[in-house]
Amino acid sequence: MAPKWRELADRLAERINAGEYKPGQQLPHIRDLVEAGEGSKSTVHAAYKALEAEGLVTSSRGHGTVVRPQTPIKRLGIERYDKAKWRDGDEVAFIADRVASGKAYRRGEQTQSVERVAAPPAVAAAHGLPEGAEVYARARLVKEGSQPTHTLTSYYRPEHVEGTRLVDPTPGPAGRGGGYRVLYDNGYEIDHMREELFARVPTPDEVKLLQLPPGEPVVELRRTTRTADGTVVEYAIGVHAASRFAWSYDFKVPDSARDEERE
Amino acid sequence: MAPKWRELADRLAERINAGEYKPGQQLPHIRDLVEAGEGSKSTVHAAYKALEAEGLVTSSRGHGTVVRPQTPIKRLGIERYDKAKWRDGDEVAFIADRVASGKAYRRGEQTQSVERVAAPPAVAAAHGLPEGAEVYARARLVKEGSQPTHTLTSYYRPEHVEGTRLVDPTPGPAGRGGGYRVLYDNGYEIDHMREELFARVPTPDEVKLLQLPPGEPVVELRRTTRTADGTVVEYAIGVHAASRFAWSYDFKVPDSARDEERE
DNA sequence: TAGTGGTCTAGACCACTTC
DNA sequence: AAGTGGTCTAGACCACTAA
Repeated sequence: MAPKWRELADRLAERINAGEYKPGQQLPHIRDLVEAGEGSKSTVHAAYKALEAEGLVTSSRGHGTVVRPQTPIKRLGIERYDKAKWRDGDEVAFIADRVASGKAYRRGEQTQSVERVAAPPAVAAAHGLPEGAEVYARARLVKEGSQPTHTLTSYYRPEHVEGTRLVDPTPGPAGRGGGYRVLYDNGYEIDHMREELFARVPTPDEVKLLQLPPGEPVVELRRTTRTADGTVVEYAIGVHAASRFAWSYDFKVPDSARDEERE
Repeated sequence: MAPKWRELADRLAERINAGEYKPGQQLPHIRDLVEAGEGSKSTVHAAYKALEAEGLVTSSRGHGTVVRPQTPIKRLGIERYDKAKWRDGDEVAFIADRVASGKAYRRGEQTQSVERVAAPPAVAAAHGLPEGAEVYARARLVKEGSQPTHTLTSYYRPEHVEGTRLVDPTPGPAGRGGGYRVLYDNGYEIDHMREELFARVPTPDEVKLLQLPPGEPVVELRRTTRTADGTVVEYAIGVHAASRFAWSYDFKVPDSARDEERE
């Protein structure tokens, strides 16, 4: 038999999914459910904690427990990297990560820091550097309004960015066109990319930094960006609040028996 | 100040990450920590539950609490759809989902059921059908050994698959070459695809079906497969245990100012 | 049978918000 | 001050595993 708290949680979840409790609406107070014979305070609390971990509700002291309203999902396709946007346009930076939402950039929606660090193993491997070699790490925390949505840390080889705006630790965007424009102006035009993604539970640090509600997973994205000759000019690691994003990729079905060498 | 159970959990997490407790190794028993003055049984239990939700440990009655060994990750790239594999080869089915692991197919590693159902909204939209139209749903539960790794449900338009092996509800794979081979033999050669992915917390049903450890997220993948003329021949929804997979996509940086029409 | 983690209670007290 | 959820305790008892 399922535990008492699990049964209570399932009953409440059912009523939430049935629309009986609407997003933003209050659920019964813990003490009321105790009085209604659903169990002791700890038992009811356990049920609410489970619902919270399942992403259905949010509890807060003083306020109560409300049904979690679902945030609109931002769909990320490769068109966000369109050269026209950062090469020819006048758009401010972070286009790649923000243009999909159709929202304009606002000051304060991103913090940035640039540091020279010893390359972590994955970074060194991507750039073809010995472990511990020095690279520039440009870390951003991107927000939507006051709510953080993801972090993004780009790693560059010093010889690719030394002396550019990218390593000038001025707060704010990297300027017109963003990071790829800076690389372009410096003689490195990006040409092809690889994105690798996987989901996992956030670390406690990430929970704090991204202000994640309990139970929300993160998606980690690792992006390798190369020039036409195959040189890696950027390796970036992003950590995204899972409930805010979806990724989309279009491709042709490969045919190794007939394809010519890919360019 | 952080709660007592959080502090205990953080201390233990630190020791796990430092390698002081190795994967598979037992953590101190709850009662021992109670005796050591870490708090009451409930408090220590709360700490262990947090560690479990964070994916660090696994607790089980009678056994104890051990550091969770990390399962090897299967990397999924688009080469798993290579036409040569299912068109020319002799490989058994499910290649697309299994070949990446380098492991051979074994009987009993997949269950299958085929049903004629009313199309759910997303399915109807993908196939360009009115909502509630009938489609074939071919549902698989894929396992690695005895452990389920993901579900995959493909939806087909009846006129594309009627009379083929695909809708023959024989248990086991769809036969030599799998589903795409059947469509190919029936005159529908797949040509291009779209994959959309996002992560979320599993439903209680999915936890049971996939035997997910507490706190493990899932990645939902929605795949639209088209023939060269753009006809959708398959729309599939997969639910993957997050800790077992990573997805990888290679693409050229788009350039809307210069690209010709894409083929 | 002994030992493990899991559930549950009753009640005290804490942290935070609103009035 | 009153009301919310969150923490913590001490102890009883349950479910499961191993010897």
